[in-house]
Amino acid sequence: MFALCDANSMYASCEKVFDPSIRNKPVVVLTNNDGCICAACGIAKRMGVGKKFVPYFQVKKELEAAGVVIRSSNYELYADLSQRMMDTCARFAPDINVYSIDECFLNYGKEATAPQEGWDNLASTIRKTVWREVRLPICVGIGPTPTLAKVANHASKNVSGFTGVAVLDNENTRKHVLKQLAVTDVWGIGMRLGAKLNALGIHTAWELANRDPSQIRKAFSIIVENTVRELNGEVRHCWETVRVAKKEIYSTRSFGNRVTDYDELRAALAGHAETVSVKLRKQKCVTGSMTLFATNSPHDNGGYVRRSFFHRFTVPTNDTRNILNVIDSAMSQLFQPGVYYYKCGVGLMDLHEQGLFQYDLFNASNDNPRLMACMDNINSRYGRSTVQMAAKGFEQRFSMKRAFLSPQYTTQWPDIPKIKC
DNA sequence: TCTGGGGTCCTAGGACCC
DNA sequence: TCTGGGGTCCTAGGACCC
Repeated sequence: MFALCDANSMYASCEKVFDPSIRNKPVVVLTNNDGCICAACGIAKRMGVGKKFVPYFQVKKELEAAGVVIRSSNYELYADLSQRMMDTCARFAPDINVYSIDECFLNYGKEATAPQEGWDNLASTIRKTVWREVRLPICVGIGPTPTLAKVANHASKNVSGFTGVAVLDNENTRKHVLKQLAVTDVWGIGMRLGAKLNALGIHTAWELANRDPSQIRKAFSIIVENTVRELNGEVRHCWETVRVAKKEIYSTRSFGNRVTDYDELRAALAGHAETVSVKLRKQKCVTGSMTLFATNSPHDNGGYVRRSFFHRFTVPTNDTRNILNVIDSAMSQLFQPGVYYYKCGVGLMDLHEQGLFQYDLFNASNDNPRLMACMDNINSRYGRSTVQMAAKGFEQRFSMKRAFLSPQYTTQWPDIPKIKC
């Protein structure tokens, strides 16, 4: 059995933890650069405002009129509260898989028999404990496959009769819940696939579950076939222990203000190069190729400009210095005077497990793993960018817009809440 | 005044080579 | 003179997730 624990409106809920004055108000959180809405609390949702990924400027007046509290994304706060939530959840299972900042899977093993108190009570206990210890509201869904745990979690929030927990441990409940679930609410089925499935007369999760998996594979892909099998209780996701290594690693950001300066674009790319290098080493991999890109906004006048630069390393590397060295040759391709750059990024592809790659006799690696490990250790102990490459620059000229940022209550000394006696 | 998220995987199709 | 198959690598864009 698997459990999926998922925080309700994570970002909006985090904003309420240390600020009692907004607990009973509608709260909406914006994405990077205050660009779009990315989370809305229950109160805001019930008022019908805060639709996900709508550009903020388009609904600004409406939100103001409704008295909605606006917050910029405070990732430092969310990441810390997420860690606390995961620590608490982890105590309730032999194995945990943190799937995203606001959800984790708990794995109870293949032959899991119901715990003494029963699955329902276990789910309730997890939920109450996270509320008591972290003050985050979560929902818990339990089922025999990860996809069914996701279904149960969805049901715990949306199907009448469930209040925050749902367990799919028998045929009747499975059928009852799948029949009420739209096919597009199934994990892995988005808008596009949903439309195609609708055209085939498949509207509910139940109808999808009852299709022949091999037919579905022919019409769609192995991914949809696996979804059908998981809906029927056959485990296809293999996350028994650790998450599979990523095949590509990216870091991209839009700028707070448009960038037209050569040095600024270069520094931004250096920052992304450093970010992906750190992620690469965390995954214990080396990279064989790298892509860099810079674009203006497709919404700006004067046509879309997208420039990209591809580089293949003669010797696979995970040394930040080798990865940074590519930027100067890339810049001559990417930078064009007069373009108002809106976004740039760096991606690493062709990843190999460190140590498994066969090096060429004539192309020895010039990586310095001890130096990199030293930098990584200092930064993980004393905070990001305690030591960094100079190429990234020390002024945050292109830092993102965060006009409605709350304090970093748990990660910055000056921001720690004070209690007046 | 202007404003439009970020990450990963997959694949069709173009470019290039032999 | 003109034409042609098949493989690899890269790019752009689609699709999905949160």
